[in-house]
Amino acid sequence: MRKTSLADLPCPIARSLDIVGEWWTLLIVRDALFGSRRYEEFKRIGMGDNILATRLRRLVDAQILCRSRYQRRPDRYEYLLTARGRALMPVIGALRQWGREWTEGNDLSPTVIHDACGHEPHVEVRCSDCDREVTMAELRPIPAQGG
Amino acid sequence: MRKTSLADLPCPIARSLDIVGEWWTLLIVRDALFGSRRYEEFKRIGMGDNILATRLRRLVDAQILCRSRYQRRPDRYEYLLTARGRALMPVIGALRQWGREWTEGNDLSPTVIHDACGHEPHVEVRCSDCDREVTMAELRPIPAQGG
DNA sequence: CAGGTTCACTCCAATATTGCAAGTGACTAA
DNA sequence: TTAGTCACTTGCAATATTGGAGTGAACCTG
Repeated sequence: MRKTSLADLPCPIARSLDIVGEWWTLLIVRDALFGSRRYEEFKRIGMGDNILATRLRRLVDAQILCRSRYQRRPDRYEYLLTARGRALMPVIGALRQWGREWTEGNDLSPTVIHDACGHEPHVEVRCSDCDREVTMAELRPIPAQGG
Repeated sequence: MRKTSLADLPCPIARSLDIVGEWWTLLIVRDALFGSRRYEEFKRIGMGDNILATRLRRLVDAQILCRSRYQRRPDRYEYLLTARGRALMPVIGALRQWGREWTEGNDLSPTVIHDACGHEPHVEVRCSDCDREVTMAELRPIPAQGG
């Protein structure tokens, strides 16, 4: 009776959530994307030590983060995002935009900027074919392809 | 000792996750975006009845879904996405793209198409100022604005 | 050099959530 | 009459989360 694994489902959304869909996990990814590296930095998010330690272990196992020594005597480690982890930026960006538009409260969290021009980027849905931005009303569901 | 609420944090990402960050919830949103409406349809996702019923109730309370009667004697209800719920498409799209690129397995899930041209859209990070697509390497974290 | 502090954890007990199975109630179809 | 559908509810055991205390190595303070 373990918590149901979504890892083997034939759906990339489910497989993503199997890795980053547990409580607290995407907030760790958020902070990593916004510059946090050390255990003590991630602790400020607000979860207990045991949760943080197990989440970090899972994220390292899943190759979202990698554990790297930054000091000897005593050995201390920090957690750096891998390419796989950095690729989660659109997920975090989409959640941030949704929260800004549809929830109440302020936004004291850090952010990222486009290095070249210094401005904040946004996430958008764009048609791969006609290359125009697509609104939610222009989207039409099509039936399952077999499962 | 309830599960910690993220609803009151000064971060839109945390507030979003408070609403849709529980286990199974985004898979319900996925199916709703891809056309599911009825309890029995959502049940195929694979969760138990008690979980499904409580998740649907939470999503209705959060105004992601609305419960609408589609039959009398006996009264039966279906769950329809609100505008607030439809606005979660970029989150689902970003998770899907990440899962396609970074996890192994096939994709038998349904999809959506751009109604005007019939092609599948994608999610991208684009600079609000210079209006170019931004790669993960071009993003730079900047420090917290106060909390 | 005793005592306190930092950092990155581990361990424990109480409570909450999840998983699974079975049951319910209002019908309809055979 | 019996079975089936649909949208749930209830109960119990297994697992996860919470919050706090403890650990160990090394530094810093007087």
